[in-house]
Amino acid sequence: MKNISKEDYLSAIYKLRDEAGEIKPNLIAENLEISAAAVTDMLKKLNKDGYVRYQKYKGIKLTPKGEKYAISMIRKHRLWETFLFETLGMPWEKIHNEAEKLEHSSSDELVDKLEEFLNFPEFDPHGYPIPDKAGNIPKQKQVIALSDMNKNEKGKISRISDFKSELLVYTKRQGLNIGEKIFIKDKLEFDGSVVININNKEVSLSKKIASNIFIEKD
Amino acid sequence: MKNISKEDYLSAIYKLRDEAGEIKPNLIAENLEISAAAVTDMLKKLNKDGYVRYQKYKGIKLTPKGEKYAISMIRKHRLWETFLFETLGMPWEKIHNEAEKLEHSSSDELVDKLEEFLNFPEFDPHGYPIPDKAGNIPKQKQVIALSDMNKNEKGKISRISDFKSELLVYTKRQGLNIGEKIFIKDKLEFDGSVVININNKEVSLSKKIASNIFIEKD
DNA sequence: TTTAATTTTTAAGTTTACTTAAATTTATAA
DNA sequence: TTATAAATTTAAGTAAACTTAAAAATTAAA
Repeated sequence: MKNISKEDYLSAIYKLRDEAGEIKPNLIAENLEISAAAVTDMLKKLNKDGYVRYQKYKGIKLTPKGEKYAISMIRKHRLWETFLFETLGMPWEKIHNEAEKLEHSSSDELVDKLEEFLNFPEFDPHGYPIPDKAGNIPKQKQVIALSDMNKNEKGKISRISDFKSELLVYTKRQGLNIGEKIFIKDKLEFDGSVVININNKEVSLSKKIASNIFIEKD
Repeated sequence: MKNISKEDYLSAIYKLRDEAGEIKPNLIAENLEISAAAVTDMLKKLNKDGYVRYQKYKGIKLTPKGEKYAISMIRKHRLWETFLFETLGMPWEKIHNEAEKLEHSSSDELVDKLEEFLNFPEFDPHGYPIPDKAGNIPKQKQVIALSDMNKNEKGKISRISDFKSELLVYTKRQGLNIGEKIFIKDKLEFDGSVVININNKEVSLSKKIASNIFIEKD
């Protein structure tokens, strides 16, 4: 058994709405690596407990209570990531999984102290905004997936998806770091892959990879 | 359900042997606040998995594998306590429970980095020694429970049991801090309570409380 | 040393969060 | 529009870690 908690479901739902734009049982199941049936079960409970509004076959929506909960988990996650990376110097591709565990094991009081110690950071090491104590999320400049940009456009890397450590290892090896300036040299219609210039180097990225890198356009 | 893990059982067993001097199912149950029947169940499993040597009605003993595991959990616990107290400034009576959760959610790699960040502390805020990476435990000067000392003896406080936050709040309010010098002014035969001098103040402590305060004798 | 009290174990049952397989509903395509 | 495919839900069952109550073993006391 995987024993995934209420918190994980709520975070997953929040992130799906935020990043994929839609919330479906199958997507939740995929995200949490459990069966769709398990998701149905839990949705019923979350509905009963007032964390989501759920009508079978129809829709899934976080209630204010559920959203508050989700944001507080995301806050914990991103603060821990920041601590692990900035303070302890852990490798950037490992902090996501480690923070995933810590976020369930720390009180609000602890996390507030941690935030203070870190001097109230606004973004985590992968470029995600960190909600403050009240749940407000720092505004990020308009960002767009690298895969949605066109030839000759330019900008700088502001976020890289953190859910697959393999991706983070890869992007790091290619020199794709947060803050780095990029220029789109070419985009192949054939498979959607892009060729970019970064640090005077030319790097080619598949569409899938490019869709996980977010750019702040000039 | 409380869902206590293998780790908790092993730590509890280790500490019982270390502090109470004997390991009995009932003591484990009391420590973890679960039924004795649950303990029997788990002992069978720990035996099967090679963490303890267990013969029913007869005895419970950690195997080297179990001991190694327990020490690693204790190391995590005490390093987290040190971090929470020293680095984040959390109240001293709260860090035990918080560390209790964190210890299950951190990899060895993380804890090694944490230890380095904390500059390899040897004792935690309650005066317990912190095992190093290899499992070696810093030698503490000979300590004795305050309840076992006699009139006119003196020494300094080197450890206070951390399992009841109520006790920690109490001792702190009485000015009983690690490192403080004490002198036993009187000991009542009636109920075993002791009267001590600390910081030019006179404090009276019940036998039960005194048995949780450990002194390094002069 | 026999009885009584205590401790430990066994037995039976509960809860939670899953699983797979079958049934149902919704979406897509001929 | 109807058939087929895909997504979702229901049903039935499992595993882990508990619970209480009863039974068995050990320890303490008369």
